[in-house]
Amino acid sequence: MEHHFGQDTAPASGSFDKTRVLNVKPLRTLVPVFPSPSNPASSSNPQGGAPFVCVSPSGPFPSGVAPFYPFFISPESQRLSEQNVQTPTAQRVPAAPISTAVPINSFRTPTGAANGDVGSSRKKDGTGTGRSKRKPQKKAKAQQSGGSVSADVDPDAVAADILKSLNPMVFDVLNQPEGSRDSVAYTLMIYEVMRRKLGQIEDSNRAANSGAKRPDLKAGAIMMNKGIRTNSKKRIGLVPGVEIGDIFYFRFELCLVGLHAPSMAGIDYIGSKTSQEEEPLAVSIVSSGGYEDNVEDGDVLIYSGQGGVNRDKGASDQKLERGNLALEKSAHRGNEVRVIRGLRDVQHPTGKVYVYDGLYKIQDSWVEKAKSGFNVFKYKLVRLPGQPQAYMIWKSVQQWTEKSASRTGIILPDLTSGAEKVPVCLVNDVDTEKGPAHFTYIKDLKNLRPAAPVESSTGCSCVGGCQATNFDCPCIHKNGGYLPYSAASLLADLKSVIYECGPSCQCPPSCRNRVSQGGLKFRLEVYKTKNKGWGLRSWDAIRAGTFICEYAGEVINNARVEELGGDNEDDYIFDSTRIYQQLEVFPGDTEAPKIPSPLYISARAEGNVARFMNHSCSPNVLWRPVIRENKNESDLHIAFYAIRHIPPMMELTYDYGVVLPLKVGQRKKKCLCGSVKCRGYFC
DNA sequence: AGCACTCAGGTGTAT
DNA sequence: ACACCTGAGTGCTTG
Repeated sequence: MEHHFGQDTAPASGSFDKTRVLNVKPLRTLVPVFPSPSNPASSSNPQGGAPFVCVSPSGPFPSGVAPFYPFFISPESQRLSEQNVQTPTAQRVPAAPISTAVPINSFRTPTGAANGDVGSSRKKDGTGTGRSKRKPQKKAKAQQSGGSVSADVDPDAVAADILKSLNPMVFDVLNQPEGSRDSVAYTLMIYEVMRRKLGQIEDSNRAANSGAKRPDLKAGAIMMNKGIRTNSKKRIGLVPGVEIGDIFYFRFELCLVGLHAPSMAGIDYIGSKTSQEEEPLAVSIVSSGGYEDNVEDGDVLIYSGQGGVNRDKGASDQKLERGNLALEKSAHRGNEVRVIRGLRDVQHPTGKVYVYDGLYKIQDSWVEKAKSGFNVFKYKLVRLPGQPQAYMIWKSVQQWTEKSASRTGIILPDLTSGAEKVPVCLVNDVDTEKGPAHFTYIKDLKNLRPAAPVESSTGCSCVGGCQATNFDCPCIHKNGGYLPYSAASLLADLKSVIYECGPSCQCPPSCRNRVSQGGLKFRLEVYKTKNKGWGLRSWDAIRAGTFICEYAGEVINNARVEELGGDNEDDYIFDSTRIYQQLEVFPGDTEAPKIPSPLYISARAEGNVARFMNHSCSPNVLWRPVIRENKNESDLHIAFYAIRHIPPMMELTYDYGVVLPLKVGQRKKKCLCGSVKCRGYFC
């Protein structure tokens, strides 16, 4: 069986406007700072001149407020990018100062009264329905209390803050009539930031019964309201910037990137008015399990029409109108229809994941009786040949899981020899190499050396686990007033340091603030890539913001680094002092990582899966320092988190960064990441 | 042509 | 169980 998994290329390749991406994002300084919980942003260094202060080419950045990370670019590179952009239309707005760039579309009501309050008008309760012009405002919003950190934060103010911090370049990209990989990435990223931030606020406000109950909807509404979206014009066929195999965790994400406009309905179509056509045509469908679809086959989908279900009136016959009519017309017309398949997410049993499975055509349609006894329209959609695998990858993984098919090329079923809770298999289906050079698998850091003492603390006393509503929890305080992780254990926003609970805390191991301590959760595999040696990927999809693993190995000092890096050319060193390039795709990445003192980890002789992660200039994983509370010693770890949603079997990569200046004997390595934004080398 | 209003359409999360 | 938000469609108003 041929495998097409892991093409060893970044997802980005191919469909790019290369003129657009020439500009290089600035490197970021990694200034070592001894964080003090009271003033974590301070860059004053009590140790005095650290030996490795690096200066960013685009700096100097003022200490304190870091530029909103993913978007800050230097004026130079911005100008560059503008020269290089081929502007297709004359109406492109010039780059404007941030404040004026923000509102793309009109705000309906700047006070925030309008957003979200409009809906749900059709309660069939008869009491004063429809008549009143203004719906009653549900939220008595109290946004004035300026002092406290987390109580009564107005969602719209939060959104405005986030938007204000974006680089105008982002809006420039979003304003392009055609979507691009960048515009899609930015849109999803902003949505992610907004959703997580609103969720975080809601979380800590739950007692006060305020905040957005559905952060996904709230964030979506704000985005729509302000026009932060891409590909807003409906189209038949492929959507620029969205690639087959891309995955989504919210219906609003599909909407915002132009893949499927309705926030709920499963059928999207171009109406007879909006297009020049005189009949409606279907453009995309979502098969999400709400109807009795047949999804057994990877290339054929039997899809049910919409309607016929009504909460109040019960089941009824479906009618040939709206989406159903559009599908019918499309069947005759033979136009391509995008298919998004919704699946239960194994990692989050409560949620769903949506897989963009590319283009299909409707081959047949008929009416049949559903289990309810009423008529339902059925449509047979057949996948167009020659498209990359998407849904099929999920099916394969499922088969491997159920053992109804076996993974080919397995060399070792578990290279951790049971050290991890989840087996990590070693696979080679490209050549005959029998495995990477010998090493010992360890889960943790060795020779953990006490880092600089932090403020004396005995840890928290949250016996039942830290709660977002507990404003007295010292661990929450250290993180700036919020738990760093969402209820779904996603990184809520990206701080320079993450303070987790540790040995001296009284909370249980299940505490929400111990996310990086739970070990591996995903079924990873170490596999032979086509041209980059061994790499790492996951059988499971990984949602943006999820903790993946830490970097295990032996903590070594600078002298040893030089020793190893010199002659021996140690490829397995994690070096926290490197400068790394701006990632342009991370939600809420407001601060660069800061480490109390330089940290070097060698994973050559001993290490975990992280040692197999290759470099990419367009990575899908990033690292953050995590400090675990441990009396007066800070227990420092390096944790890896997903930058974006990562589909199964896609290689996991992070940015190795660059060493400036190059150490003696160190040479640059040619980068093979294949990204259009490739720097050409890494260290 | 432009706007106000209604209604279909399910989803995500908590209980 | 519960709280929602967009877009199509319809009908009325206005230039």
